[in-house]
Amino acid sequence: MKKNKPKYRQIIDAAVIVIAENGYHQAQVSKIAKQAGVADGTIYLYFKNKEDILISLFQEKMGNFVEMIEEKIAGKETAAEKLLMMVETHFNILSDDPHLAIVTQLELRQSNKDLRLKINEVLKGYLSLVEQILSNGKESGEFSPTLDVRLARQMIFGTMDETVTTWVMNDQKYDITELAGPVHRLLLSGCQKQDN
Amino acid sequence: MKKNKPKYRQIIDAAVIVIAENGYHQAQVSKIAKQAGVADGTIYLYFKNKEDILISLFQEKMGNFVEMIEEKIAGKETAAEKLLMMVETHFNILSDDPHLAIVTQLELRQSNKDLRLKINEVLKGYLSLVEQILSNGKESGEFSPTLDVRLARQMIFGTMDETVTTWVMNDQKYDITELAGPVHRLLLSGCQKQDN
Amino acid sequence: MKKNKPKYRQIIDAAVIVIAENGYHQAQVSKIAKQAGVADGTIYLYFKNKEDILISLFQEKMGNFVEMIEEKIAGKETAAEKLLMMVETHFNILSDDPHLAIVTQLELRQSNKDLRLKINEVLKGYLSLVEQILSNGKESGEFSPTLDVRLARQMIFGTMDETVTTWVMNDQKYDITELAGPVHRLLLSGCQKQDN
Amino acid sequence: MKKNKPKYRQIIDAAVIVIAENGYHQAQVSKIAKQAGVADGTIYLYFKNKEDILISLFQEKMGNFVEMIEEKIAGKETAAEKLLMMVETHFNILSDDPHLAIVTQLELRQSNKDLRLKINEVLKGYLSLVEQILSNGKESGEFSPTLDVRLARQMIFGTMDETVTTWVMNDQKYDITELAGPVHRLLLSGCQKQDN
DNA sequence: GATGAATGAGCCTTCATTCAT
DNA sequence: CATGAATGAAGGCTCATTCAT
Repeated sequence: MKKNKPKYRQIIDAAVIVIAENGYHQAQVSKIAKQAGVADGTIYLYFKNKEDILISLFQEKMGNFVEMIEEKIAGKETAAEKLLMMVETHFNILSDDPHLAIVTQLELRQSNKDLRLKINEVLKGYLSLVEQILSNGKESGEFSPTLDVRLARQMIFGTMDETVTTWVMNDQKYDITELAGPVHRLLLSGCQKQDN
Repeated sequence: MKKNKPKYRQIIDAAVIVIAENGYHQAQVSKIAKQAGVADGTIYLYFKNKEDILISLFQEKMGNFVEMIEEKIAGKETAAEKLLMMVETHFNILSDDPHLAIVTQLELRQSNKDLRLKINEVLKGYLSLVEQILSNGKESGEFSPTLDVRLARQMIFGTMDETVTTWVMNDQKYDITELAGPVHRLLLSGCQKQDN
Repeated sequence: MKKNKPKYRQIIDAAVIVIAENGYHQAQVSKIAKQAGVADGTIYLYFKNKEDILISLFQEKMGNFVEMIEEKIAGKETAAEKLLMMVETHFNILSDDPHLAIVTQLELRQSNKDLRLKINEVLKGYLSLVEQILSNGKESGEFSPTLDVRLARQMIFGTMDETVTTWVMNDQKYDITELAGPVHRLLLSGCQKQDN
Repeated sequence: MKKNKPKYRQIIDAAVIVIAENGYHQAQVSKIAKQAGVADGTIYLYFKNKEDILISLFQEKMGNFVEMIEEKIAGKETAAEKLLMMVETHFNILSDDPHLAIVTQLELRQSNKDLRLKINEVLKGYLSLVEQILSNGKESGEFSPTLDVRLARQMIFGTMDETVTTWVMNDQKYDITELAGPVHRLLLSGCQKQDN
């Protein structure tokens, strides 16, 4: 399995750095290879083509993303607690890896439609997780029984995404982790009382 | 003023169509010129370069956007009504112009960082409008006095944006205008009750 | 029509020279462009891709080839005379254009199967001409009534081709036009007396 | 001597199959190694480089070719009989090994000039054999005393080559061995009566 | 003002060959 | 002897922009 060989991660990590520092359109394969400390051709022993690097990058980092959040919320009782943990983890991960934040929020969105469709495939896992928390909350009575799960999921994901993108666009110059609480409260009240 | 000459709008309208139908990366200047019925070189009599077409496109269409919303909410009393009108108008405009929806939600996001920074400049007018409604609501007592206007604005814009993007990604196959009411209620409860 | 513009022929003529002097695999597009005195990109205003240059080259030069032979044999009475004129013209044309001889006999044969199939399409016109002369000769009684036209055509074309290739491989250091008579006599006796 | 080791022939036979099935330009060293059941690097223990594989391939198969024909014509009295046996054997060998026919008639001709010059070195043995038969025929009075041996050799080789190539290009869908007789008669009459 | 032919910089990918094991 | 992971040079093609007419 190529994914377990050290050079696989080495190249993906190099890609994150190069894209973050140079931008998507200036991230030539040769630049990624140099950053990874391998020859250009070596890239193609681990990835089918340049697009495959980017898809794999997203899968590795976001697969990881979903896993980490799942672990974190496992011990939580209420949907509200799970939601808080999710927002916190989401913000923490991207706050801890400024390069990754730039790549996911800005650079990777410049990719063509095909790549973005594949990225969306990966995102589906995350969106499902959000909807699951919302459904749990409805069942337990924490959230309004009339809550539209799909819309609420779009609100939650849209709000987190917009919050992170604004932070990245402002050169990450404030502490986004401090926004987790306030954002959580905002989202929570939206879910709890949508119909009074 | 070049902006008042017929070919100026002709080229911008052609750009919307070409980008929507071919995608950002397949929207060559020559294709836009052909669609607009002018020679390639003529483009450069009205726009500094290709990026300038896209910035102007966004300015024209989103300036229009902000104006229309301002007109619509002018007669509304409460912040809640203004918010509803804004969501409705936002959804209506994009619902009425499928090409524009594709361009703003998907294609234009593939542009490079510089272009997106300029697009954000244009968006600031819209974001200010949202923040103004929120401030009005706080002053009138409709919204919680502790509401973080900046965060709430990110929630509102992020939710609307995510909702429209999801709709476009699903090939606009359902009626997004019907979602204005539910989305409005969701956002409203977030603003009203964030601190209970 | 692009084919009538001066740069079309200019590029084809440049291709013949570059391929003859550098070999098929060393005939880069940039080298052809330089020889033609145009920019690399200009090539692609006249040809779809590199392969298209080579196909067009062959079509132009061999179309010309067939036309010239047709003109020459038009006034000839007997099949024998036509055959002689054909061999003479075939040898003369390639003798007059040493670069073209190298390209057709050696370099263009290194192309891939697809290109060669298209080259063969062009050659069919020539092969038909040979078969037509043979059929005329059978009808007039000059050639044996049992002559297998297809085989005889292969003999004629194979012999001429082999003769020219040998001459090119020997660096064109003897006069191939002097071989037209002897080759003609050789081929003629093959056609006249195949069954005695 | 490396040539006597089993892997030497193993690699050459693999090369014939790979080139015939994939074409000259798709016959990568790694593909040949895989077909031969050895590692890529092993190739270079038996051959200096890729070109050396192809030259050796031609030497082995065509050396064999000449030997077989020499054996076959050894017992024949007249030049006409020898010529017939040669054409028959030539056609039979290639008819019996469809892969080899594709490689010699189509694929190997795509090689560069250097390789083809070396291939011609190998072919000289065959061409000498043809000329020897022709000289014998002149001495015995079977062939015209004025026959140009060099030209006649080009006719004979050119005709056989063109006949086989046409057969391969037509996907070997007819029986080429049946053409040996007719081709022989055609060539023979060319040699016997070239000056009447 | 309008044209459109011409420009030319820039990059992903392949694959023959090497060499540490 | 044998392996196969790693190397790195090399080129066809696109398209935003210019400028002579």
